[in-house]
Amino acid sequence: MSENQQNEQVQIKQRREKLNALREETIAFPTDFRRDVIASELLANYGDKTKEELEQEPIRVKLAGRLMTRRIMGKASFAHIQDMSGKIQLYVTRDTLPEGFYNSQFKKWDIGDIIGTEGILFKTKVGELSVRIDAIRLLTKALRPLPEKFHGIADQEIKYRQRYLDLIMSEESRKTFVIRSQIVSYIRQFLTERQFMEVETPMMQTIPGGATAKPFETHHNALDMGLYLRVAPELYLKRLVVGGFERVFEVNRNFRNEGLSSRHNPEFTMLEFYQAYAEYDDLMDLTEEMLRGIAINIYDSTQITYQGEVYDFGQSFDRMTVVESILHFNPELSADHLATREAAVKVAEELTIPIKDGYGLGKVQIEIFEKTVEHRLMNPTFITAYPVEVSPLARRNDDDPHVTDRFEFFVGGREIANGFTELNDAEDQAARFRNQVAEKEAGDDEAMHYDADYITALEHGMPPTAGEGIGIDRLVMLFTDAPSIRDVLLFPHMRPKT
RNA sequence: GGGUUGUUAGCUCAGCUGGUAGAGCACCGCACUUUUAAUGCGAUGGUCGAGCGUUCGAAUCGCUCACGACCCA
Repeated sequence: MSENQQNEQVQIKQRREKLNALREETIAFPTDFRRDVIASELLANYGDKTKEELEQEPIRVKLAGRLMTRRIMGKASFAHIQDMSGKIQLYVTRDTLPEGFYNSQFKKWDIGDIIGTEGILFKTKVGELSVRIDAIRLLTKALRPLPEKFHGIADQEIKYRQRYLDLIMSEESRKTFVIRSQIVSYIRQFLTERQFMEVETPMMQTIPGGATAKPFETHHNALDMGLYLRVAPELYLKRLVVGGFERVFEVNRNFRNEGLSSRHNPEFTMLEFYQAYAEYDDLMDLTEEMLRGIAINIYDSTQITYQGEVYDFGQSFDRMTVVESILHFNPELSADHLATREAAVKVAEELTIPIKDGYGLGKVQIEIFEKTVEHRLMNPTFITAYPVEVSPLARRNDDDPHVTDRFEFFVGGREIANGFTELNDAEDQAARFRNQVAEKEAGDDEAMHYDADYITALEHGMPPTAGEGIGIDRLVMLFTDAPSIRDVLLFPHMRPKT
């Protein structure tokens, strides 16, 4: 403790001394201040008024916020405070405050302190809407200095580890998370308007299902049983469809025990929704409509720019099958090259894709797709007809039993959504689970478990249903022009600091 | 996991082929009643990410480790 104090930097020491002095003479952390307006409201309502208009009819305002800048010029000072909506300038003079307050109090406050203040709106010489202060109080003393005001925080690590500092300092960063919030509420509204009901299903599951991914394991002490953090809510949402909630959705966290990258965080947010009496192409239409709506809602335009490329959600999106897309991006290949396992393996080997013995034709095709197509799908595109063996929960296509009625949606070379007509044939589903279990036993630790309870639910009859998952983080990246998933997560996973 | 690269004052950075550390902002003092990266003058502040090694001497060279960033798998 005393060692800590000794090691404290000079600036923190100075601020601590100021706080101690404050404690001596008054309540150091008062809570009774109330504001009557925020900065953005003032700028919106009075920003266009002239100097004269503001003088004619004086407008009195009470504001609170963090002191961000201060320019002391003898007996008068300019300062900016920042609240949740933005910044506004204060004009503070010695002679409008109580005797001695300006020199003995105001000038001793620090950048970063939180203050409450009151005064009259006016315009400065250069026309900036400001508040002429006649009452001002320190509400919260900040003991640590803020980052340098001009460059801000350049160290990405600090932006992530101390997100509160990033939010204080970076308008852009605040905007990213505001847009994230707007996207999620737009989606909620979009689905609710279409008779979807929002539900919450277990995050801790006895059998982790709904996706092929490695789960996190945990333990329930009282019941002395292992539990998994969910990798997807899918099987629970479909149980609800069996139960008669014919349109449901959930926006919530999934957990996957995999590596970290600019596109992966161990916990991430997924929208899943299920609509009875619909097929996968109904959901493709719905997805187009939703993305178009988000773009218009946020940017008032169907065009968005991501990392220098413009994407247009205004026109209907391209649609092609997995095989068509491989042929499209590999013009040297013909359909025959992908028609048999033997031929496809040869193609994969030429592409230096590692192929395991257990892979069937479909899996080999998907490996080729991921290597040669995925990252090139720039414009909004639906890819359809995914092989059965990589789609254990999707309905088999009636004309081609090797593929499913499934799509994935790509934009900017990234997978954003995955949807399909649900497999509601309990016997087919049981067989698919058995295949997954065989793959698990053969060493694939991402393969699914056999979920007998889910099969029982299907045996009670699930209406024909289509379902879809949309990765919210990646969607937000797209709409905020963020290069890394960490930029759209308030608190991305970081290695513990040593 | 591999490659490239970074870690120096509270923040943003400079510091050459090795000779014991520098700027701007912040902070402190003085001046200043329309500034907005305010300004002018002055002062304070660093076991140079950690450890080991080479050397008379290491922020600088080498090795190991920690934590990041970017690219690849």
